This record gives sequence, structure tokens and C-alpha cells, in this order.
Amino acid sequence: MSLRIALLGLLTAAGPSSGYDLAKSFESSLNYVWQASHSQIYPELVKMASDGLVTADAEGARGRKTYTITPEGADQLRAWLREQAPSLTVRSESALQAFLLPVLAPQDAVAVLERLRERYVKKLEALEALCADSSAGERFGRYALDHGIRHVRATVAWADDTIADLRARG
Amino acid sequence: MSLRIALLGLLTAAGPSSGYDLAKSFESSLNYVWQASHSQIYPELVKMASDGLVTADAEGARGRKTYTITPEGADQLRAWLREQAPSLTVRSESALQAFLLPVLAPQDAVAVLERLRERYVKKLEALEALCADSSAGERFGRYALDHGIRHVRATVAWADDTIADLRARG
DNA sequence: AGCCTCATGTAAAATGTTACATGATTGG
DNA sequence: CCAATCATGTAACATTTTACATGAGGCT
Repeated sequence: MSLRIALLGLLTAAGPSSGYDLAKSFESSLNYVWQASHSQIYPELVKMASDGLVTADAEGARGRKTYTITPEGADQLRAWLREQAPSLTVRSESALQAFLLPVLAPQDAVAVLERLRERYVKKLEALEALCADSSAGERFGRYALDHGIRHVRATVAWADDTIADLRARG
Repeated sequence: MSLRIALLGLLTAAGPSSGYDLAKSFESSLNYVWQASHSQIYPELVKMASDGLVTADAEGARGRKTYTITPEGADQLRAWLREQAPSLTVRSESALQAFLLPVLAPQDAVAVLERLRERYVKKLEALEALCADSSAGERFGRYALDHGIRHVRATVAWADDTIADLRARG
């Protein structure tokens, strides 16, 4: 369901798009919260078309198919948002590493954390650049971007404090 | 791989455990960052035993099997932690909702967010209670719990600010 | 001509979820 | 004795990832 919803959302935000476009949108805008590759997206769009949630254009150059959200698709998206209480759980490999850190000797744990922290700082810079780019009017994706930035900042702060704690222990 | 690593970590943290115990550990301690149910855990433990990462006791009461991590298992866990740069992406249904919020009329979006905020506040209270419970010495899970608390706090703050923003727009 | 990006798809494998199925032990 | 919890497993299904496969169009 989530994939379908995400695609409907992207089609609303960006207007008519091809599967290829949508795959790129996933990479750029949605990547921090959800992932999907073209091999998942193409078949899903076909199913969504047969369910009447989107319509496909005749093919353009290079076999390009442009999908447009239908009123039923828009209804279904809004209904899902209003009615579906989302799961609060998260799947995060880096947080899993964080959990397991104490199995390492403190100095090894510090090394792992410093590497992780560095990568998060880069991610934060990338997100902040995106935020600066987006003109003030662009509401779409803005809330999620803000959400992402706060999370990454929280992670960097956590890494700092955890590194300090590990160092204090030796 | 992540499931296997998580199980090795839990076996290190909690000592010899049954699949049932491990499933409960997932629910209580690891739930915020990773999920797995008994139907995934039992077969995985069998595979891990055949790969020499854990050993199984003879059965106890009610068919209970206690698994113990082997030195090879511990090595593999530490090697993974030291060498594997984890993916920084996250899969979060609630963050996906956050992203899609602008498709709703502002007052509907506010209602959705308020409901979400309430659930996160409850989650925060539960995590903070856990944190207070855990005696100061207990390092295991502490870093991850701290990580989780910071993330949930960041989410609540984000919800507050986003609600305010949506209200300001009408 | 050759390389890169665009563009679509399918297949196989791995992973994760939900449902079904069974039975022992403990506590009230 | 009954209900809850302990305890294990399998099967079916859904989802996700990785790999394979193909070809058009643009640029140098």
C-alpha cells in the first residue's frame, strides 16, 4: 500500500510523470523516508492503471509513458491520509548499529560512530542545501524535508554525546 | 543480514536465549529501529546454527531451545559493525505521511498531524519510562534508547511547528 | 562511431508479514 | 478447570532488492 500511496503523492506533487521520472523522484525527494526502484515502480503503475487510479498516455519518445493521477486516485490518496493511522515503527540500519555498539571495545565503537557521524553531517549539508534552494512558496516536500533535517540533526547530536560518553569510559 | 546481526547482538546482550525470548526482545528493546516476528526468527536461528554462529541446547520445558552465540558468531558481529557502513536511509510510514500532507486541505492536515502527534507523545512517555527504569549501569540498549528518544522528541517538535505553520495559512 | 542518459520491462532471490496449527505449563 | 502465557513451527502471501535484458536518442 505504501508504494502505491507514495506514487499517488508524487503524481500529485509533480504532475504527470513517467515511471522513470517517479523513480528519480524517489531518489531525490522521498529517499530519506521511503525507497523504491524502477523494477518495483513499473509493475505497480500498471496495476494502478488497471485499478483506475492513474491513466497512461500513448507512448512518447523512447517508449516513454506518462501517467496522470485520476480523480479516484486523488480520492484514495486523501482517504488514506485522513483515515490510516501509520505505523510508528521505523527501520533504520544505522540505528540498529547504534543499538549494537556496546559489543565493541569502546575505542572501536568510537571509530565506528565517528565514521557514521561524518556521513550524517554530509547528509545534513545536502538536505540543508535543498532547503535553501526550495523557494519559500514550495510547500510540497517542505514539511518532510524539515522532518528529515531535524532527524539528521538529532542523530548528529546523539553521535556527539555518545562519542563523549564512550571516551569518558575509556 | 540485518536480522542475523540483530539476533547475534541480542544474544550477546542478553546471554543465551530462546527464539521466544528473542522475539520478545525485538518487541521491547529493538522495536523502534528494527522489527522481526517469531516466524522469521525461528527459521533464521536454525540457519545460523547450521552456519556455526550459534549453538542450540537440548530442549527444556515446553520444547524450549536455548541458543548461545559461538565465538565465530561474536567475531562476525564485531566484523560487521566495524566494517559495514550502514545505509543512512530509513523506512518510516509516518514520515511518508508527513511528506504527503500537503495534498490535504490545511484543516484536514492539521487533524491528521494532531492525531499523529498524540501517538508520538505516548511513545515518548513509554521510552522515557524505560530510560528511567534501566539502572545507570546498563549500557546495552542505552545508546539506542537515547537515540530513539531524541528522534521521537524531534518528531513531536516538528509536528508542533508544522501544525502552527498550517494554522497560520488557514 | 561510441558513450551516456533515457526508458522500459522481467526474473529470481531475499526479506518480511499474516495466518494457520499445535501443544505444554502456570496461576487463579 | 479454564485462561493466559510460554513455546515452536509452517505456509501463503506481499514486498523489496538485485540482476538480467533491451533499445532509443543525444552529444561529441
